[in-house]
Amino acid sequence: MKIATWNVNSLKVRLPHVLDWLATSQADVLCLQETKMEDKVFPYAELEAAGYRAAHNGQKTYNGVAILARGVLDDVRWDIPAFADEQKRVIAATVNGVRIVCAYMPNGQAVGSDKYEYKLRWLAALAGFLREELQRCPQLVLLGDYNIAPEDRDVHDPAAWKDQILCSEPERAAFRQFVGLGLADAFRLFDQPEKTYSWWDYRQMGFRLNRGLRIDHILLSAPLAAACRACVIDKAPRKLERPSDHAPVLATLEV
DNA sequence: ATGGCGTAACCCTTACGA
Repeated sequence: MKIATWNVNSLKVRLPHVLDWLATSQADVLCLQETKMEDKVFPYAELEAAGYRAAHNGQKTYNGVAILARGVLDDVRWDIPAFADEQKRVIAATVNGVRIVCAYMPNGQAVGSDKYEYKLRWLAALAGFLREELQRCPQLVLLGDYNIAPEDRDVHDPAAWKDQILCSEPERAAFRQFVGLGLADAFRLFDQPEKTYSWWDYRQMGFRLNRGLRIDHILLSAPLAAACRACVIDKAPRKLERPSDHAPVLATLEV
């Protein structure tokens, strides 16, 4: 079973890239973030034609998350229960016995800002939700755009980013809280090339100069970590015309 | 301190992202 995550920065713009990537990657599950569309315009028919069913939690202009799957999506849940939030950032479903939790975690804008406080509250609420989901579903994967670079080696210039948004210690502590729930960073289960990132700024030739951050992650519960055979970041779509600023992350599980 | 680039919308100026 191949499971992937990709922040597409508008599914309307990126649908051709998504369809191409599904065909080449042969992913069984693809979680999307920043669809930036309402449910009523979600491209269910185009995805169905490509062999994928979908569950979407969307809104106009901002946010929006979806799970695409070759199989049936069971027990779909939207948002974080017991956390009042206008922003559509979470969707969960069970596919082939695996609980998929797809998240677009808040950006936070700047350390100390209102959006930063919202980010930390949001991350704490998600951790509470996951604790419950893990009790129900031992085979669980939390994947998406975390907007957190967990360690300095996930940052092209750690000195410049030190204590900045995406890299601050409270954000990294929130990431470690997910790990503390029993989740493992799939990417770090394997030897990886140095300076591998999942996001590059559109500006100032960020991608060509590999000025990136690794902020998109796949976290696996213990049974799935034991079944994980590979995890890679695919830079190919970032090289296309009109790319998303994020690259997809793909994990291969023997389940 | 700002803008750089890309996307969307109350669409040609502004908000937001990371």
